[in-house]
Amino acid sequence: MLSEVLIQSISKIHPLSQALIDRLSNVTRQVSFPKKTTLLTQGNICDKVYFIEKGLARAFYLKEGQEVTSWLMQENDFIFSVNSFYGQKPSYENIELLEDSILTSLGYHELQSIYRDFLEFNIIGRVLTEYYYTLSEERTFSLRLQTTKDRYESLLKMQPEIFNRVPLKYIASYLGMSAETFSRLRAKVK
Amino acid sequence: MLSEVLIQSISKIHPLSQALIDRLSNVTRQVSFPKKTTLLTQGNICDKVYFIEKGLARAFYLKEGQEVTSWLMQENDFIFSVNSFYGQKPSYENIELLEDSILTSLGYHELQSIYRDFLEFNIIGRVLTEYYYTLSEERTFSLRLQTTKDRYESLLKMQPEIFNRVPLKYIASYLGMSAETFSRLRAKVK
DNA sequence: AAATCAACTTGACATAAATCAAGAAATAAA
DNA sequence: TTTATTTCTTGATTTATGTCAAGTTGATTT
Repeated sequence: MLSEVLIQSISKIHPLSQALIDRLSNVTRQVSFPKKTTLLTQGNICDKVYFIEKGLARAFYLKEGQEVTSWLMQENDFIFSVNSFYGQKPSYENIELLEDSILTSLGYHELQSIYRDFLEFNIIGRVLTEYYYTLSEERTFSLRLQTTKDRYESLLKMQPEIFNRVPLKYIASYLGMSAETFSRLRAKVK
Repeated sequence: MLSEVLIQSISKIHPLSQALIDRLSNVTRQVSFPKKTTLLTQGNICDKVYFIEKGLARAFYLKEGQEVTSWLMQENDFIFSVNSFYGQKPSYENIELLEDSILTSLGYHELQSIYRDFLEFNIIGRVLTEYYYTLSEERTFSLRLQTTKDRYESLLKMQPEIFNRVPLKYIASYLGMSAETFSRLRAKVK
């Protein structure tokens, strides 16, 4: 089944024919998972992309036993491991849910066959890829150029709601600092 | 004019019809620039994508007056500022040539019209975007997770030739460290 | 070839942030 | 509600890396 929100979201990029909607309906599945569910474990191949209808997810790597959050995504975002999904090779990142969530999933091979059968879906795929690539570059820019304080303040400004939904220790590593440094920063700035 | 190398490079992704080759030939231009030429200055909109036929380029940001190299690209790579080109908004990165170079350029609007007129070109655009996105993620992963020493050794292993073509100070900031730290690291590892 | 300029190295020192550790607060479970 | 677990805070200390500075080497230019 295809949610109205998902249809809206992608038809904004390019109108969907009825045939394409039908095909998407046939190959996607809506699933519910409780908080803390692992969607992808490192070493495995990411063979699905998920759209978050409701909920919140994070990706993290392990650095010497410690978890480092690489991204946080919420409603109306697509989530998957970039390296693993596109290259269909083992992932070095993990994906888990931070809240009870409702997701729509689409398998890698099903997606490829849609790209083959519906040329116009490549427009949608291209534009979405460009969008998420841009987001990713902005995160990297922030990590490289901003000080810890700047990064904290940017996030506070851009996504204030995230601070109520995500444990601060995850936000700390997402911003590229230890939980202690982050805690001290918050005490200072506030 | 369209170089054989460029045709090869993109037709590997999806075969090019003669009409598409003709169209590409009409809208691309081969240009030669000397070393140190600036292709993009921050604040301006990146309105072209370049394919490097021969030569080498780097992108950099300014961080408190200091240049921070964000990427280095050589032959057979496409270069542009991701944020600026896709969003057609002012760039915060600069692009300059580190060697005398031969490039093939394609304007943003010409590219969009090809996407419109040749649906199959969206396959090529999508796959290339996926590829460069993956590269970018790998760079970010390296910055986040590896120690300075690991990053140096990875680069030495993956792209040893770069050390002979690029001033080490640029490589230092590309690897996210000061020129001094990089110099000490090299003395140590060698 | 000399002079000029840019790139690289090395040392001394400063500093931001990590780590270690312990306790407080908040949240979840019994 | 009490207990247990997780999250967050605060302090003391260490460490990696940045900054400043001076000198050397190498490359370009005249």
